[in-house]
Amino acid sequence: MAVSPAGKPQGCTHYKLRQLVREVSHYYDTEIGKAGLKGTQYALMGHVRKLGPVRLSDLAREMRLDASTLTRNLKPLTEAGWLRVEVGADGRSRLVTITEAGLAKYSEAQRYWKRAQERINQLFGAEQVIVLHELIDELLARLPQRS
Amino acid sequence: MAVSPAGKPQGCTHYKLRQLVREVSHYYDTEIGKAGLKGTQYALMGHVRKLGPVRLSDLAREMRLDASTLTRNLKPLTEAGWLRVEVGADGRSRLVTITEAGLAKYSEAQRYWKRAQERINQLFGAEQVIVLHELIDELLARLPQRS
DNA sequence: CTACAAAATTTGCATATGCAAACGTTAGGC
DNA sequence: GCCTAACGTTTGCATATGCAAATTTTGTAG
Repeated sequence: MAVSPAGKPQGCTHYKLRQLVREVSHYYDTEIGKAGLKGTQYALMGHVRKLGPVRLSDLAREMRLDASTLTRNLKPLTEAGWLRVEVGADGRSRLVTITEAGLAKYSEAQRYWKRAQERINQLFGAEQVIVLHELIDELLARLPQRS
Repeated sequence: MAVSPAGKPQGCTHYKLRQLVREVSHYYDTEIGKAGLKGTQYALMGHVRKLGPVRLSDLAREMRLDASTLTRNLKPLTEAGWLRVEVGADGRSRLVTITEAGLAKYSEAQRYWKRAQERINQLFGAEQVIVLHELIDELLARLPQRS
């Protein structure tokens, strides 16, 4: 087991994180891909499912994503009929909702997501995954909202 | 301080990691951008600098990147004259080297990188950053090489 | 009621990423 | 020496991501 000596962090946090996320993405994308979704699309649908009819900008803030990224990521999902985007009460805003077909697709993908998560738990050890999650939550909480 | 109860990990490792990496990237890209580089370009140049004339496929394995990604990421850097790609002894392979101009640009960017890293250390706490780095190294070590 | 500022989204541009297929080169078998 | 299999890189295709500028719609000051 590694110890944590007092001192300065070595190496680059940015690079290390990117390396890990690329590897981890692979497992999720491989599994969730069996349902015809990308990992990020699954996450997006999950958020829309939970947040119900939600304004684009609110969804962006919630997911810590740029609004323009969201606009584009929604496109293939609306075209597939899994999400719906409608004009809100305020004519400027758009409300995103998950459709019946979207719910079905999400449920299907959820089974594969579970397998990916279990594979990660197995590779990393459930204990370590818990530590990682808690650490990330803590770190994210320390970041100011940029929007 | 959060405790780590025995039990199953909650939430999605993939999504949490992506969220964090997006936020962290922001700080590095903002700083390193002042030198005219993206964070990923800085990391790439740093690897080429360290690994000297290196074959594309070896560099890809080292960085855990797909070779095709590397090919493309090299393009703007070679066009800027910071990296050079030449045919290797084996006519199939390509050797990547950093140029004089590249070394200068890297040194310049390094000052900004340092500021970004210090900002992250300050936001997260140096202790936590050390914990994060060690955790990532440990998790990466548990992943099989996919190439 | 009109002109202008503010808010919400979308578009244009650039990079990042991976997979599968194409391409060029090399090494072996015969 | 030639054909083929293997190797290393590049291309085509698709998504992911953010910033800055353009667009659309509101709201408000006069």
